[in-house]
This record gives sequence, C-alpha cells and structure tokens, in this order.
Amino acid sequence: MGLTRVEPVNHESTSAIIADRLRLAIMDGDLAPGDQLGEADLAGRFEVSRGTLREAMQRLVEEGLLRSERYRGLFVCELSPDDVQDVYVTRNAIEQAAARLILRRGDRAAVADQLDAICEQLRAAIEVDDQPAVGRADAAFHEALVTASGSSRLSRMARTLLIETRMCIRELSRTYASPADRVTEHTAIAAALRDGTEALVLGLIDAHMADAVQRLAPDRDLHSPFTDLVD
Amino acid sequence: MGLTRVEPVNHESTSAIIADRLRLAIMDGDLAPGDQLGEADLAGRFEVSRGTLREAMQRLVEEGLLRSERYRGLFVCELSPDDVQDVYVTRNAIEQAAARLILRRGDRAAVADQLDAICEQLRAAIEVDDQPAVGRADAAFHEALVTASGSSRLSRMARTLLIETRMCIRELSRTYASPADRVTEHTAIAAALRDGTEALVLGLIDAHMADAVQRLAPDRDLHSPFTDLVD
DNA sequence: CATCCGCGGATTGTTGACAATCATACGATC
DNA sequence: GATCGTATGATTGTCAACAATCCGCGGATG
Repeated sequence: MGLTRVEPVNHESTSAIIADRLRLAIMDGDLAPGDQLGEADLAGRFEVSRGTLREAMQRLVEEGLLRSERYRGLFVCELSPDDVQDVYVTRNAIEQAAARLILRRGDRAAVADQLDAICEQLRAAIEVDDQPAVGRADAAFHEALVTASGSSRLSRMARTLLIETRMCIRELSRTYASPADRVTEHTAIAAALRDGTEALVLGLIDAHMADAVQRLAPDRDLHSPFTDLVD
Repeated sequence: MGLTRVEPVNHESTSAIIADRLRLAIMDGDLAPGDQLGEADLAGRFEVSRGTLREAMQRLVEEGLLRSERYRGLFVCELSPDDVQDVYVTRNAIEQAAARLILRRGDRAAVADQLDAICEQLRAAIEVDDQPAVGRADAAFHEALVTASGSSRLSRMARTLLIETRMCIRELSRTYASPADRVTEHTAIAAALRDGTEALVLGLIDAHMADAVQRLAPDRDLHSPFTDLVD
C-alpha cells in the first residue's frame, strides 16, 4: 500500500480542546486574574455541556492557572510578587536546561536560524508598536527555544510558565523601558546558541530573567529570598 | 475572639482527592504502565460518579501520567528509554534549581539536617531490605529537597517527575548494584548542601541523575542525544 | 443603629440516563 | 481457508435534571 504517512489518527478529546481555548483566553487577558469562570455561561459560549467544561477546567487547576473554591467557583489565579519571582526562577531553570540540551545534542546553527527569524518578527512588531504581536513574538522565541531541546517535559512546563509570564506583564502593564533592548537581549541569546560557550548562553538567559524580575518586581531580584520585606 | 488560628477552611475538591489517590496507585504500581482505567470500575471503587472520576483523570492527563484515546479509554503512560532519559534530564534541571535556591536564600543547616534524617531512614530501610520503604525514602529525600526551595512551581513539577521515576524503576526493576551507594550518594548531597560549594552541590546532583540513567537505560547517558541508535 | 435570622435566587457538585463509538464473535462469500 | 461484512455487548462521551451550598436582601430584635 502506497500510503506515504500512516499514523494513528488521534482525535483530541473535547476537554483538551476546551482547555486550550481557556489557556488562550487567559493568555490574551480575556480572562483576567481574579475573574470567576461561570460554568453555565462558559459552557454556553463553547457550546458544550457543563460536564465537559468542568473536565477542561480541572486541567487548568492542575496546571496552576485556575484556583478552585468549593461551592463557590473557579477563578483565574492572581500572581503575587512572590509568584512573579517564582515564575522567572522556574523559567530560568527550564530554559537553561533546554539550552544545555541544544548545546550538547542539537543542531545549534538550525536553532539559531529559527530564533533569529523570530527576533526579526519581534523587531518588526516593535517598529510598528504592535504590542500584542510583540508579546506573541517574545513568547514564540522562548517556546521555540524549549521545543528545540526535544524534551517533551520541559516543553509542557514552559507552556504554562509562558502563560503566567504574559499574565504578569499584562497585570503590571510594565514593559521594557527601551524596546530596543528587548530585541538585543533575544538576538544575543540566539547568537550565543550559534557559536558561544555554554557559560555565555546560560549567563545571558540568567540575565534576561533577572532583567524581567527587575522590571516587574523592582523590590526583589532573581536570586533574593522570597519575602523578608516587612509589610 | 481568642482563636489561635483563623484560616479559611479550604475543602479540597473531590476530583483533587481522587486525583491524589490515582497518583498514589500509579506510584505504587497498582496501576501499571499500559493499564486501562475503566471508568465504571474505578468510579465504583472510589464510590463517586463517573463524571467526578473523569474530572480527576483529566488532571492526570494534563500532568502526562495518563494518555487518552477517544472512545477507547484512558491508559497509564508507558515510558520509553527516551522518556527515562527525559525524566532524569528534567529532574536534574528542577533539583539543581532547587538546590541553588536553598544555597542562596535558605537555611542550609536546617535543610541538611532534614535530609540527613531521611538518609537515616533510607539506610534503615536498606538494612532490613524493605524495598517499598527504600523507594519511599528515596522519593522523600528529593521531595524534601525541592520543597525546601520554597518554590511552589518547582515542587509541583517535581511531584510528577518523582512518580515517573518510580514508574521507571518499577518497570525495569533495576536498582542499585550496591545498595550502600544509594545512601552515600544522598548523604553526599546533604553534606554539600550544609557547607559545600555550589559547584559541588550541582555536580553531585548531576552525577546522581547520570548514575540513574546509567542504571535504567545503559545505552544512553544524561547528556547524550535522544535517539540516534538504529532500531 | 447594629446585629442576627431566615428566606429566595443563583451557582456549583453529583448523579443517572442516553447517544456515539469501539471491540469481538459469528457467519457469508470468494 | 482467508477475508469481508454484520450483529452484539461493552465502554466512552455527552447531557440534562436533582441535591447541596453560597450570596444577597429584607425583616425582626436588642
């Protein structure tokens, strides 16, 4: 039989699809931190039953994007300054690990090419001041980096963390003081992945994350204790 | 009002409880890789409705412990050699990050004391050759390490990874050639956390993970490419 | 006026029934 | 004898109704 590609057709479950939509809504800010997710309303919008919707929502609870209060409802998690710090500490761990994998077992040039292309999209979006596109390009860069590592577990974790990142940025509506820095920080990482030392790559990623914490939670930094500020 | 502790009583959702039970069952091998989770049967055992059980199962799907085939059922994920490698690569990233946090912002002595206590339990379990207790102590060590970092995100990720670790070990039923090594590897990490350099701590964790991959998937190592072995 | 009590509406949690699909066994056909 | 088509039972996916709980409001009470 001359079938070019014979793979099992894996029809995604409905709850998985709804979960994806919900993630998107949270990432885009259509569902803001603190918002309640009314079951009847949402089920109506998605045209599924409440049962199916609840299955999808439980996935996001597990992921840490939603919080559940019994008999009261499900809410989009709010991110404290501690959470902001934690998100970036964790991203630092995940993306450094991904970078190490690429350096040791990946096609560095191919990855760098791909990341450079995304940097170009990022530059273009900044040039016309299209903030949503800027955010998407930024997220795409980091997602591509982790995906290129080939680790499904790192990728899955990174997906959640990137959503939380967008939530932080949106809630605090703080962005780079000089947008040009945003491009150079990313191109530097891409360049180092192409032909830099491991120490350089890891240092640039660390600095990138530290920068973000500095912008989003100025009273702490990436490596400071969680909370010993007096209230 | 003289209430000593007034905290919101947060009744855990039923699906969260069932999800925990399922995780335990997978970790203990009561649900083995490849096993199908019949809904009617399980719902009966837990004395909940199928709907509630399905919500719990969707959580584990999100976590990557279960795999779903539409109209066919949910199955415990099987771990390929690539997965074994990926689990340990990811654990390496998570636990190294946790260790760095402890070194930079934690009470090193307190953490080391706690880990030493677990090492003692580990030693005792090995002495009487109680394999389940050995496994529990091993998992407890790494869970305590990550918990001590204070990062809720690292902790959540580690929980899943430790379950997958037990699955690997059980499925391959391979353990340490010399059980004594198992204790010394852990005590060495605890000691380094007490008063060693960061490089030493990270190196020991890396070696610990590399050792595990060596035992469980001898044809690869922690830093080798995923798969360029011919079939 | 502040507090407590209880009622009604609204929302969530749970359940059992129904529809869609799959797996298996059996017989027909070449 | 192997393959195809079909009927049958079992399992999953979906839904709508019922029970349990929460929230807000009005009224009673001190």
